Amino acid sequence: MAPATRNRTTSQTEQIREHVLITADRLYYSRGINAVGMDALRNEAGVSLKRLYQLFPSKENLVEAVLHRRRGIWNSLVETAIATGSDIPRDQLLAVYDMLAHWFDEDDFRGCVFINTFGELGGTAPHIAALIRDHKANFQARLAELVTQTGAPAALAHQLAILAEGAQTTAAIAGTNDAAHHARAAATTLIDTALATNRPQAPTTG
Amino acid sequence: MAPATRNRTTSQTEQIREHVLITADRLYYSRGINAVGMDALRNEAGVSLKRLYQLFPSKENLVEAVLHRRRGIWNSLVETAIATGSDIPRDQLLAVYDMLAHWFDEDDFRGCVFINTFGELGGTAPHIAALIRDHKANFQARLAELVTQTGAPAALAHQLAILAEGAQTTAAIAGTNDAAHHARAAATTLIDTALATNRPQAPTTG
DNA sequence: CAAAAGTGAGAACGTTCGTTCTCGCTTGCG
DNA sequence: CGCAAGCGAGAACGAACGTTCTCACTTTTG
Repeated sequence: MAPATRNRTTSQTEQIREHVLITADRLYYSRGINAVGMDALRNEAGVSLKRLYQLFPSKENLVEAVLHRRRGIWNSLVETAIATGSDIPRDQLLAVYDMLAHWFDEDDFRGCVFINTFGELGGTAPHIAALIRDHKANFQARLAELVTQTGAPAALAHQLAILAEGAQTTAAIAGTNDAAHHARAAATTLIDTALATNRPQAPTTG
Repeated sequence: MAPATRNRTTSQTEQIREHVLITADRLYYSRGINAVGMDALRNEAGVSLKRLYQLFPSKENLVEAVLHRRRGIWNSLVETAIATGSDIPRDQLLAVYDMLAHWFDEDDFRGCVFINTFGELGGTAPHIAALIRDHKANFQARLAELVTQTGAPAALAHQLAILAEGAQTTAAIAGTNDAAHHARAAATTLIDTALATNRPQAPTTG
């Protein structure tokens, strides 16, 4: 019952679990999910099949865990982008596109995991499709919070989200990170236009 | 050697080929490519495996043919949208988003075939990835032509393309066609802003 | 009509899939 | 020490994959 030992054991299992998730994420992301068998993952992660199935009772369960982990990473990236730098909502929104530009520059960048997975499994795995839908709705809701803070109409959030999604797929397919800069420029125009037209030229008393 | 018979035979082969392509497209689009085996396609299309492999020497070849056919359909939709209605480049650009709105309304809409296929196969099938990249570049180039006609700077074409891509993935994942309208509104703002700022308030002679 | 070529239905091939099982070996604990 | 439990390595399972082959039957053709 020594708590130290108990904790160490738990933490080791957690470490292996994390290692498996990282490896699965890398393989799925680079090759697609169906193209990566449990054997390939076993070899790459250096973990026995028994332990694999002990950590994740099925491949679908593992895929969900990978997506769940990615969601956390994405949210961290977004929050870091928002929290770092300016505290003006307009600039915080733009910081999201700067974050995208850095991400697109990574060597193994191949688009958004959620979009890729939706295309591959969305038609046959409703639970995974729902998870992806939820994640995207979450991101849109976060943008909507910031848009509200700017005082612009809520529709702007949808437009900004579409730009972010489009930048990810465009960058992935084209193989360049130009899309992030184009999306940022477009977002700037949309935000500033929304702010300008929302504040009527002849100010009314309030 | 009767030319009529020869032609009829050829045309019948073409009909079967087209029927196979339509069936494969439907199955691949709804379930993903890896999830649809040649047996399932054989059953669904009512064509023998022998004829299937006589028409398409391999599954990858078939996938390429499906994408090639979709590219033609997409180009037709774009050109019809551009040709129908206004002949003002600005409105022709916006007509593309109206076309998207109609497309998103289809019952079996599940996003852009090219984006979905890139996510699933782009990492392992370079030839297919290149085909997809080429198709997207083509679409961007078409937008660029129209943008040039408006007199707006070329960067606008990239922004509009990103909006179109983002609308497709957003509509697919969310399961609504709202994204098309949001993208259209954003496109309107971007185009009009580009046109306004490109024509300086104090007109120069030209 | 007879011979040759082509066809559809589906069995069969070898491989790979997701998952489970076997079997020595280690390990923790009385 | 002895024993139960858990482990890694990998064999094994049934199913499904892409592809090829068999074979009885049409169709074409001289």
